[in-house]
Amino acid sequence: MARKADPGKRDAIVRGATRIFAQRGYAGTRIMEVARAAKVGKGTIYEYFRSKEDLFFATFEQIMIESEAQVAATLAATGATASERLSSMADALMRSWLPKLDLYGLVLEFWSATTASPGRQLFKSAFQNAYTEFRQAVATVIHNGMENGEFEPVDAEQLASALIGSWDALLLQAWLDPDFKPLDACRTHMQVVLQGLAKPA
Amino acid sequence: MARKADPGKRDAIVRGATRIFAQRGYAGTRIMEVARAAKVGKGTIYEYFRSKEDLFFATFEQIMIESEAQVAATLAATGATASERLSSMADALMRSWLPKLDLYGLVLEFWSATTASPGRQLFKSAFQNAYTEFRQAVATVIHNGMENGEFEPVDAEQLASALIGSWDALLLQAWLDPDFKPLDACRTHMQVVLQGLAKPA
Amino acid sequence: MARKADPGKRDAIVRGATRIFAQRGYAGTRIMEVARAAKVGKGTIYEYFRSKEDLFFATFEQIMIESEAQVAATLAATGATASERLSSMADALMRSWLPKLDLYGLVLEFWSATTASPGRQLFKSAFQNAYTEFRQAVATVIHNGMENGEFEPVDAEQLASALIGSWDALLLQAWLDPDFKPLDACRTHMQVVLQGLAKPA
Amino acid sequence: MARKADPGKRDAIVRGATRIFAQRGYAGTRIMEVARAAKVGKGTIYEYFRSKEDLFFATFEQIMIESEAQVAATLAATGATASERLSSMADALMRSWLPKLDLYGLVLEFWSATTASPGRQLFKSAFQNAYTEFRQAVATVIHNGMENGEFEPVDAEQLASALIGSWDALLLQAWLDPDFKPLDACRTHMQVVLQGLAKPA
DNA sequence: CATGAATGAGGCTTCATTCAT
DNA sequence: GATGAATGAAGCCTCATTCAT
Repeated sequence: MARKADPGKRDAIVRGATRIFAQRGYAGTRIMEVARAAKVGKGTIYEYFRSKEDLFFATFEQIMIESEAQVAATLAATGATASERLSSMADALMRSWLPKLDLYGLVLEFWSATTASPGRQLFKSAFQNAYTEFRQAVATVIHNGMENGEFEPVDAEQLASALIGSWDALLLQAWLDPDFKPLDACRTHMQVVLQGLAKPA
Repeated sequence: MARKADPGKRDAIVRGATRIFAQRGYAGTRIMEVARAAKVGKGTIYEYFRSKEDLFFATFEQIMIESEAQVAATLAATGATASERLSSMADALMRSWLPKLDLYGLVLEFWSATTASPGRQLFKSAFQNAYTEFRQAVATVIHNGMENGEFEPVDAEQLASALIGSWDALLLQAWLDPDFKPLDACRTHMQVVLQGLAKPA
Repeated sequence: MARKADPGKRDAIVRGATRIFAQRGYAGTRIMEVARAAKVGKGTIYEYFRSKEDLFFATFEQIMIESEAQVAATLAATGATASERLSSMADALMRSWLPKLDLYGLVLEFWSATTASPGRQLFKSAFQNAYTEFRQAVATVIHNGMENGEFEPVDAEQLASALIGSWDALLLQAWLDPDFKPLDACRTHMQVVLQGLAKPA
Repeated sequence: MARKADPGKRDAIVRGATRIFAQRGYAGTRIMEVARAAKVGKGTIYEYFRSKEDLFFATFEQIMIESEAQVAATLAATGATASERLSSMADALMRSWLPKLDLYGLVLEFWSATTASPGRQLFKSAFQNAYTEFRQAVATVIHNGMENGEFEPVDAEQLASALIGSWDALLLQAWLDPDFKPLDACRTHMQVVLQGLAKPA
């Protein structure tokens, strides 16, 4: 038998690629550096991925899969009231992403990648799908709050968009500026929002 | 940033570069294509800019200068109350950017570009300076609101960060999805936030 | 004005490529070496040819064009009788190719190239066309000889094929073995053949 | 030329290599494809052959050995007269190669391969040796014909070169053009040649 | 000044060969 | 012995930059 196929090797490459792509961007990434990061020969990468672009897609896929879990955790955020659930969601989202802020560069790179190359249209739709799904979840909580008389009437989808946007943007800001405290800003913001939503007693 | 005689030609190049960079991203942009877009010979570009990176920075600079005007317009937003001023600022910002959404790809590319290359650190700080300045302006309005008893006490800087973040993110969303209506979402959000800030009568 | 386009540069590259391809074969040829042979930068080759294969085609084309002239010279071979014309043709062909024996490797490479690659089907047909044309010319002389009572009846096309084949093969042999004298062998052969064709007085 | 235990496996590899080399040429052949054709693991090939070039040589050797038998058959061609023996030889040669025309690409590839690489000089001499041997055999028959008064005096070696050349070339032509009938052309040619050689009664 | 032909450093990728299993 | 996963040298090609005109 030949050297047994190490199923962990593909993962190692994707992990290496994730790091390097995040650090250098797609165009700035040298396959050679990914190989070094994965502790693999340059040629080995091509045993698992047809091309640099293919590897990029795979990396993207992996991020999506992993963030799926985070989103699930976020969506599972519980609380007695809609208010509490919204707060929990925001907190869960921020906290799940904060330790992986380095991936933000990668996410940006993906977003940016939607700009060019026809084959990368995939990114855009996959991204939008994930975004839409998440927005629906947030909107649902707001709807619940309105239905049970907790919240004033409001366009839930629109508000959800703005909320998620602010969360995203705060994380982005944190990635740009290591001194920035996104969690505090988020909580301050949510407190005001929830206050604004609340029906006067 | 060599400055040569004909400023009209320099502008033409920057304008061409802006379009191409926005369309293709930094790495995806070919100097040749910029030259074509500016109706200039390829060599001419190097009469006005030392390198591709230099041109990229000049393009960024141009965006900053132009958005300066928009920011000024935003900051000039008036209103009798802090509430009204905040609303006006949000509206002004959104409306000033909406017609230039195509530049958003470029802004993204700038953010993304801050990731790598030591020379591009310049971008990052310039960007952060602009951001900080704008946040201060927003925070000041919130402070005013608190001082004149219009708003409940709140961490103005943190809230300003979250607000600006949401505005940015909504524009980004609009760039990604042409059907998205960022202005409506922004207004809905601002209404809730202002309601949350308002001191009960 | 930019550096004036040197129309001789394309030719220089093709000439260099001809030499290197002949020496090393298609696969054995390094673009870099062609560049050196043409005294041109590596990149310059790609200003004139899209790819290595494209350059190979161009080289082939050039050979065809040049051998066209030789074939024309061969076909123009005169003589009072069909016998003399056939002799002259053989001599002319051999003599026109002998100084360019180094191209034989290239011709072989072209033939060999017909083996693989779908795009190279062109070679095969171009080659066959040239071959057919030449065979017709030789066959015509034989026909003339039969018509004017100089030659015994014979299948002119078949004989032409065999004659041209022997000429080709003798040149090939000369290319393989520098000591071999193809002209002598050719003349000996032609003498026998013409004797065999001749009607008894 | 490492010789390992299982000669059947070695043969299988050579047979596979022969097919693939003939189809794709030396440079166009992937070791992996040879392995597949031989139903062997890629690594196994290196148990039997030091390198791709070594395998190529072994393939050539095999061809030589097999064509040895054909040459022997050709040389064994009998006949009452030198004329008949020459005719028989030509016929035997053509008929023995016709069913193996697909190998012609490989032979071409061998010729072509003699062009480059110092290590391949081996091919060239082996080839020339075989060629020389065969030419001597043909020349001997012609000599016999002259000695027994059947043929006019002629340079037997030179004529032999031309005859063998034409045979080779006709087979080559048949390989290039499946519609071509080399046997007919050969017979026509030989008839003329023998007529030319014959002493007038 | 303006131009674009020329250049070559450096990237991605292939594939013969090795070697752990 | 047999295998095929792993490897990295080496090739083709791109494209920012230079420079002769």
